[in-house]
Amino acid sequence: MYDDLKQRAIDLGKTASSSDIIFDALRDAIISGSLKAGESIRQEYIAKIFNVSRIPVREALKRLESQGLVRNERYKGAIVSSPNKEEIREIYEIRLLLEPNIIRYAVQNMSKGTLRIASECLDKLAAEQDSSKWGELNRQFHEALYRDAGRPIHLKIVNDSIDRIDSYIRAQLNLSGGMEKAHEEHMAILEACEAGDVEKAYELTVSHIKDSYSTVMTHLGHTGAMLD
Amino acid sequence: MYDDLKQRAIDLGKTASSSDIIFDALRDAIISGSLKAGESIRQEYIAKIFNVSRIPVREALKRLESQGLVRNERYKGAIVSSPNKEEIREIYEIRLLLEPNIIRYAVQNMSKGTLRIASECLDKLAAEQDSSKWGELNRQFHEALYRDAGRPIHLKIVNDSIDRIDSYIRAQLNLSGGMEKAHEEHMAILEACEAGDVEKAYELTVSHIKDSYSTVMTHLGHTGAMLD
DNA sequence: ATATTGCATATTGGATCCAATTTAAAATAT
DNA sequence: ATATTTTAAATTGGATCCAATATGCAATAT
Repeated sequence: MYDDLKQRAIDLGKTASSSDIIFDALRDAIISGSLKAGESIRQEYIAKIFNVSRIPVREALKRLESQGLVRNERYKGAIVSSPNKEEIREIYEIRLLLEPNIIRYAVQNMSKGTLRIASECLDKLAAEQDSSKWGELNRQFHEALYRDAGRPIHLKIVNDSIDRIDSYIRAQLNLSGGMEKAHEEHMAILEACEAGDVEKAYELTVSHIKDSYSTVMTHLGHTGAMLD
Repeated sequence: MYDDLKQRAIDLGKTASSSDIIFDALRDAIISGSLKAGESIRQEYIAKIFNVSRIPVREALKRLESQGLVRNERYKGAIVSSPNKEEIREIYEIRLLLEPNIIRYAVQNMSKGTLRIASECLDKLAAEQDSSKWGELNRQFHEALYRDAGRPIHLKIVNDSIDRIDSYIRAQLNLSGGMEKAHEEHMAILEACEAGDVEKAYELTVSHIKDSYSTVMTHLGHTGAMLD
């Protein structure tokens, strides 16, 4: 009895700490690009915004550092860090190793509900023009597709990896035809999932990631080698 | 000029913060097993040991959490966390995806110096019987082999992954013949590296990881499926 | 004028203190 | 005796204050 009250109590108990709230907010600010690479993050400034002391801000900055989103230098503070070309390549290499395998596991266990959620994401994506909202929907789409894989650790690595290159991905989407191309690839992947075609979903995911990489690198004026 | 003074100055500037020192110490304590899974870490207790306040301890705990080594629950504190069987499997899956590729890149760029360092590690390993020192040397060996791959992000993921299962690996080594078998595999991998045989090093690394997984799982009383 | 030194300000790292919450034991009721 | 409520101690989260370091500007020397 009192089940719903207990649930509310649990939810209340899980209210995030200041440090968690600030971590999320700073993370969003960085990946959305409102905090740009190289910019320094003043603890006092962030603390004033959230009406808190610098303590939870510092804890958030430490966590952001271990996620690779900022660089903390002692007595100098935190600087928003952005991967260079080698790091971007490495992140794409990692995505290329993990994500196709994730989708393979996912397709084998994909529920009707998941397919519906992914399909709804795709509908919204078709209508969306703003690249930053598009980016968020894009994440939701991939998370839906990957959910049934039952590989939370893989997912955390992939999500953290995407965080680090998100601003580049958004820039790439704004290129002519960027969103259209991604959208077509998404539809093809979803179709393969609906058909239960594991290997096709795998191959399409490989191509999707490789395409994203080459577009991002071209945008950065790089004309060198693609991913294996 | 002033070269040695400059080096000293750089070293001085890099003195670790209390938070960093405590992070390293707690991490070592966890992966060495002196802090056991499920044990709770009292901030005040750690702070007293290091003669500092609880502030740097808390920052260290936050970082340990984002590395998956502890679980922080609000107002309850930090608990040393250990992966369950599904998580162990997932971690091995990730290692199986990343490490063979790392060694592939590494062999293509491996220097004489690196081969010598790896060989020295192996010599020490041959003489070592204590599983916890063995574990540390084992790490050094793999880090040497992977160094020339030029894939620092891959390496961080792999090292963090190994941290999380380190206690299981050590337990596995203590099984009858555990160290001997691993040692033979290590020698074979090093030989392939010295011969510049990329694909052989790749395959041996795959087998090495699969063997480690099956031994660990057998030790946990699991008789189910091996890795793909 | 330029380079170097000294000083004031800004900023971060850490210590101490207080508030919020949990936990376990004591008190009370059934 | 058992279950519930009350209460006190332990513990964590956060605010405020102080110390350590960096940074920028003025003063000085060459």
